[in-house]
Amino acid sequence: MSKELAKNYDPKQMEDRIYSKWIDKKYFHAEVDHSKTPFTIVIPPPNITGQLHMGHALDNTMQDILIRYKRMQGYNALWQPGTDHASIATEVRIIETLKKEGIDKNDLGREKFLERAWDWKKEYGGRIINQLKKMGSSCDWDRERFTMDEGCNKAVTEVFCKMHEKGWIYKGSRIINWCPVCNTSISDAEVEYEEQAGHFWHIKYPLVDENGQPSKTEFLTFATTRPETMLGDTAVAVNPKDERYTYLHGRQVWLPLVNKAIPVVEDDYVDMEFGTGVVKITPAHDPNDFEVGKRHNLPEVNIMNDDATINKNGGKFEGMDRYEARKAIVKELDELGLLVKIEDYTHNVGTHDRCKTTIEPLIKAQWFVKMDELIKPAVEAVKNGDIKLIPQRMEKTYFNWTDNIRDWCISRQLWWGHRIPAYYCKDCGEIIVAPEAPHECPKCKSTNLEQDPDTLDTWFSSALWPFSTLGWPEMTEDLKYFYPTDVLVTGYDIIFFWVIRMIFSGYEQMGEKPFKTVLFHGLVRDDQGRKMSKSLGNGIDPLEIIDKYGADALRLTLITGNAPGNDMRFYMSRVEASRNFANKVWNASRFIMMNMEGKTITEPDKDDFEPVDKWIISKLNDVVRDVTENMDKFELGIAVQKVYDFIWDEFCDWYIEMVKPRLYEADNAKSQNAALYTLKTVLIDALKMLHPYMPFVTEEIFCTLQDEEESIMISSWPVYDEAKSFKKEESAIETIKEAVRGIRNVRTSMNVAPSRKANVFVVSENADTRSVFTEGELFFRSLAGAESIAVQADMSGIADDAVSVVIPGANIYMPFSDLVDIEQEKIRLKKEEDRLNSEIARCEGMLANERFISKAPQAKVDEERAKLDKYKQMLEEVKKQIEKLG
RNA sequence: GGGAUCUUAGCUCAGCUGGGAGAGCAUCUGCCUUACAAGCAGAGGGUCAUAGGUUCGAGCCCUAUAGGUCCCACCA
Repeated sequence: MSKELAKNYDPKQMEDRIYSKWIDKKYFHAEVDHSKTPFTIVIPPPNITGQLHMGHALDNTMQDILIRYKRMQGYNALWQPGTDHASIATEVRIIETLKKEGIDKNDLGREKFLERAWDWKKEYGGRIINQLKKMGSSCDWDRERFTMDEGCNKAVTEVFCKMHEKGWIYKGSRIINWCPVCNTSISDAEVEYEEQAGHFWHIKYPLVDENGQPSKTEFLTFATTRPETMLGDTAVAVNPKDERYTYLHGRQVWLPLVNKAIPVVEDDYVDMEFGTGVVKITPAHDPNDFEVGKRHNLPEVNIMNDDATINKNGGKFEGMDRYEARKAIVKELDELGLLVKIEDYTHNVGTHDRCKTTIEPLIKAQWFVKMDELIKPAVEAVKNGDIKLIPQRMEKTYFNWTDNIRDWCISRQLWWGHRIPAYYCKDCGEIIVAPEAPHECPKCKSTNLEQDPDTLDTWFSSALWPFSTLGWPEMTEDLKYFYPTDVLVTGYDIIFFWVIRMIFSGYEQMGEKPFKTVLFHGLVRDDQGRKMSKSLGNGIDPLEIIDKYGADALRLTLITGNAPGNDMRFYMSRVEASRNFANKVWNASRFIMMNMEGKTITEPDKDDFEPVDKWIISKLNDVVRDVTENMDKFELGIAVQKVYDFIWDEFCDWYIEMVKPRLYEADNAKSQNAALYTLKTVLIDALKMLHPYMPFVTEEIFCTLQDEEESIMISSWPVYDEAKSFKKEESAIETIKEAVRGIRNVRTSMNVAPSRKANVFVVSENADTRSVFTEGELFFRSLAGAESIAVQADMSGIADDAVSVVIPGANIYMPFSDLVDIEQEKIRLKKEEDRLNSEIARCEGMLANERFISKAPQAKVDEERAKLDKYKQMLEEVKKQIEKLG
């Protein structure tokens, strides 16, 4: 073997090179293959405006781990990638850019604007993809899609037309959330409530007297937070049960400034306890008032333009901004003596999640998706476990939304997006919804047709993503084979926007769930627990981390010590720790390869293995079982922690050290071969388990270490094997470790230069078992399982002061000069005795309990029995030792 | 107002269906030792928020309280 690893671990030297190799070899590519079981993940498509941030890094690391794991297990693993056109986000960015050039969107015109948008897509759409590649993402790039590519467009049009035909997409005048800055309607999910300090204006309206004139003596007082909306008032409401206001039934009040009479209506919506029990009703500018208005057939007076200035219905206030008008109106009411008082008041105000502008409820003709029927299978699926949410508590959030769902406003007054396939006849007003533009109006045969200028909510196309990317509406082989997908990995923050909508779309269009499991992760915060954001400037660029520490270190950092759905903090020190681990693996591998140099390693006979070999093989076997189990339960952080502990603590710190003498001394070729063989095979399996987490470093080592396989990512995942389980050796070595640890403790406390573990030597097969005591009053501690352990003063030519610890079949020598002082040992033994006594009491208590015996699993009962025996035996030994000490 | 979630070592967090309190970092002690100082060997440090309850047994289950975070809804 001539290949060797560089002296220093340097991720920069290998990550790009290895990724190119994977691409060249087409390892990421998946094709329909009925001899294999598919495993599919669709990527949450990042925005084309996007830059890779820590959230993406976490999200994609999790997906890559799952995909690589399943691929190694022999599944036909497909990770379907792509990007999102991000309608409003992109449009806003383009408008900003235009502004810098001094260009107004409307002057440019729709067509030119869209050209710019496509240019933008070309320029920035690929950027984030390249960043994902830096992370090591094993997406099938041959299948990369875009939410506005031809296929997705077709899917969108198809769904729109189908649902319209079914009556589940309709156009209607409803009160919608309007963003005056972005100049578009937005859905309920896009509204973010924000606590704001405001005022509560107490105003009174005169009642209308019998002459139809405003009364000078009778007034009705109420309060409002938005006085400007009074221009659009069309009624005043009281609760019908409110006896204070019975006299008002059937009467009218005079709307000041506008100067007209409006009715008093009775409606249960009014809370008698709150305020004066009187509410002004503005159906065109408040969702609740809108409902009241519908119930009482009130006119809807819209007083606002799209930019939130007052329109002609506002009379002399026309042209004023909403806040200017507010001031002016308050002032005027005050002058008329109609302003009673002003209170400070904090209340929640709806804002647009993207630009933080206070939204304005307006009545507009918009397109909606009818939700009541559509949502039913989506609710059922989660209820009956057809779709699993991890962590399970997310179900509550899910149902909270589905139970209170309202129709989904899908039209946006934007240009960048899927244009609504609806056409209006300018002559007769007929609405035609069709995939292709019609030539003439089917009703009046006019050719004077115009397409709806609006586009669809960006989530409309994302909702179809799991099947549109696989070829839908064509029923392709891909679709039949890869759908439904297996896991969706995403943040809990888009459960409403995206997850739910994909679920109901999947059931409606495919008649089948879009995925079996949703794995949620939390937000990545900074080291002070704050959200990473541009405005705070506390964002950490994943690319910088990769540059400095490598993608492997970043991936490991993001995945450890964090549970599904929980937010995590990002610490530099943890990245360093991850990098150090990569370095550890690197160096251990280097050591093994150095020792393999020039030797032919063959599979040893069973008998050639030493107990230590069997111990590490058995230990690895256990880890394989546990890790696989954890991975299958999506416990990614727990799984990798076990691999980490195994490699560092067991393999490096113990096994390699214990095996060194056999490598250095050439007198027993068989034993040496067994050691090398074990080192190599255990390392390979450990690397395999680590590979989904740290793909680059494991690949580099794997390819240097062996020649049989060309890549670790297409090698097979280790499998638990009963034949590799050696419980006897496991417990023997664990006892030895305990003993050695004890010796080292003593040495340290005696201030004698401690030796490295490297000096624990396995030297011979059949040493004599002797007394636990050496000469005089000196002995080793922690040799509680003394049946199988003894100490002898055998120098064996290692060092003059060496003493060996012996167990049958695995003799370990300690070069050792320090011995224990009796007083210390007495204390220790006493403690040990107490501990054992209490353990024995606990075991006996449990075993005496009938409920435990009858209810606990048999294995557990047996385990307790075994423990009890072991503890009793240990106690005997301890007692003997105490006796001997006197 | 409704709901979720958290409170475990100095810090940040794991702890899976109840059965011997863990990791990383930090601290302290001793080490350049022929894979690794990005390292090695050790040590100290926790009434698992508080108060009850269920249980032979509770960090874990139940109730209440306190404090933190988040989501949803919103009364004009």
